[in-house]
Amino acid sequence: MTAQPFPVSEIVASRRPHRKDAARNYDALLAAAREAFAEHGSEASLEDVARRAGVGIGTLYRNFPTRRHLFESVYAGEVNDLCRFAEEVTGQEPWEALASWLRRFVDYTVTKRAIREALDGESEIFLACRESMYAAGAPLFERAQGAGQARRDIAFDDLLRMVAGITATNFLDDAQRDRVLSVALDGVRAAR
Amino acid sequence: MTAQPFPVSEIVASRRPHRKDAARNYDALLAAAREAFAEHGSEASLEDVARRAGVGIGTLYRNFPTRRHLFESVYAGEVNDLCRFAEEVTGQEPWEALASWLRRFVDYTVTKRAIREALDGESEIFLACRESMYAAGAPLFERAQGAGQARRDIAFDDLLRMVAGITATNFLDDAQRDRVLSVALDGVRAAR
DNA sequence: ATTGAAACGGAGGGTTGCCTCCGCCACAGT
DNA sequence: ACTGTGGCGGAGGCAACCCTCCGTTTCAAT
Repeated sequence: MTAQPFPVSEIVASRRPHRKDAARNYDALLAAAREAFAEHGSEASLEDVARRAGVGIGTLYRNFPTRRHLFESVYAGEVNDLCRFAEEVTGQEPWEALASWLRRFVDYTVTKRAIREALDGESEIFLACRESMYAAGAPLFERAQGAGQARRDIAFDDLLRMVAGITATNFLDDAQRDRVLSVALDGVRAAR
Repeated sequence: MTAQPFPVSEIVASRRPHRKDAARNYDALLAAAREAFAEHGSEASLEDVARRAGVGIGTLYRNFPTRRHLFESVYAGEVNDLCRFAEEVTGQEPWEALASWLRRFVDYTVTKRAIREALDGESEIFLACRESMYAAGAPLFERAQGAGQARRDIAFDDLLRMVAGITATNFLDDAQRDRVLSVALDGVRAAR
């Protein structure tokens, strides 16, 4: 077992089938599931997912034996992207890097809806996702703290849940969501 | 049409039946619905609500012809309490009054879960609730702004949604929720 | 081109929830 | 106490969804 920085992608990608038609269906299912979960939460209808993907219900169950498998696959994919994004912000100033990364949540519709449940999920994959997100984000937070730009009396977990809560909420438009996120992040900045 | 400060209670209370057994069932249904909605969101099973209330499904539908009627009744009740609470905090300092009122959200499990949907709902009752909440809360916010204790570059609606998002999120415990809420509210305080 | 292995789709049986309808029962007014 | 009006509960028809199973189709290796 080699130490992977973000082991999540390995777990998930290994299940992608080899045959051409099968791989196409697998991708279509993931895309359809992402859509459906974003719209209806993790309780979305699996038959609806299959319909959206233009695929028989049997095909869905062959690729993802349970709802949990499907959900975790979608979720893990987004978490993985998010983790990789952390590498792209290391060039920025400490506070800016942290803020950029946190704002990235907003782009992940499934994660938004799921994060509240997932932060408490106890399956192997959810735990791996959590670990990955911490591995990716906590250093950014600590760097900002070290630079005197983020307050020291809260934990990274507090911060993550705060942002998750805000991004999971409906706003009038994206501008409002952004405004509110900025306000909340101002509360995280070190008092001057 | 007399101008009511909080017209919501009128709309809802008027539907309570007069006969003793009927009134008891009505109350039991509301209590059971509050519980069920808090647990499973506004999609909770109505048959489950009837079961919890120890009442036949027919009785539920007689009192609340649609799921929406039931949900709105529960929601309106909590909003109404919240509005009345605003009167109790007027003795406090401007910022403290606002903060106390906002923290009151945390106690309303249904409101918490529903607020995201309800803030965009367009039924008569949802609109009335929104109006009531604004009538109750906005003065507290404006008073804090007037006293130089709250920043002026955000709207009351922004604030409400921010708090709603945070309180609707799962936290490890109440202490964490409170901590996070404090951080976010620090962002609302006027910069010194 | 052939062919066997693998993937495909959807029929179908079971479950759960929605809502209506109606025979029975309890309350409140006399 | 009597009575009839209104409330009561839940059976039952309908729809959506879950998941399994299997006859048919498609792929890709030879």
